[in-house]
Amino acid sequence: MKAAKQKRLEAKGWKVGSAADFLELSEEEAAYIELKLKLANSLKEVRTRRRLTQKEFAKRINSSQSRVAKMETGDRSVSLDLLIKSLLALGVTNNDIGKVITNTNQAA
Amino acid sequence: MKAAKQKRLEAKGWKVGSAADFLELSEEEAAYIELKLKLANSLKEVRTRRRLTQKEFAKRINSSQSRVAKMETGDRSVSLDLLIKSLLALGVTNNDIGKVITNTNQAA
DNA sequence: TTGCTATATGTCAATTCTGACATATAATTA
DNA sequence: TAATTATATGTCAGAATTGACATATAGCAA
Repeated sequence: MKAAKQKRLEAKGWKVGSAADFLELSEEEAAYIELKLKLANSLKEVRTRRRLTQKEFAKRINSSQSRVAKMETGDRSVSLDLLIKSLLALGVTNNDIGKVITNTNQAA
Repeated sequence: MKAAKQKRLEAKGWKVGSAADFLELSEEEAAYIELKLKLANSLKEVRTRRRLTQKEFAKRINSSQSRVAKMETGDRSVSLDLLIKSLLALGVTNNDIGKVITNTNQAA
């Protein structure tokens, strides 16, 4: 199970330093990270579909290119709040956000 | 539409002062508040189903009774992060959280 | 009523997040 | 190759959130 867990978390910005560190990840923490990465990936997908650069999108939401980049990589410094508000700013509905979070994912 | 919108937002902690204030709520802001209230209500429902008091639950997540109360009323001072982490702490899965957020709501 | 338990509200110092900036690293085009 | 554009990463001051505390309110039993 540990291996599968690690695999799920190998996305950028979430590599863990040591094996010990990794093994200390609780199911709860893993679920949180997984959720964040789902939203992060969704944000990138929607933004690119809208043919916006990170810079353009950042301006639209009164943020900066660097923060948008951090959002899309699921950086530790970005909150679910910021990710969700950004998705809403792109016109994604709550319904779609729910679908993104749900395992049976097929929406934006 | 404005009336329906207001109705959706009349939950405690989100009453708006003046009509003007209310009318300035964008669709995006309304969606954000709606999402927060869904998570807040879900948290209360799951906690009570587990037969935990706010105080007991607070201890479990290293928080305080007052903050749990604020979570469950969707207070402005609580983030989606805190709500979602709390749901995860109660054993709610990402899948269920997605269902809560989705309109077709039937899960915890 | 009183007493007891649960929940809600106001405040604040400490922690965490955010936008902004510099800069680094792709990716693309000429 | 260099030049250009897009994205990623590190840092930090200012802003927002957090746990904790005091206290208020609600519900309920005696």
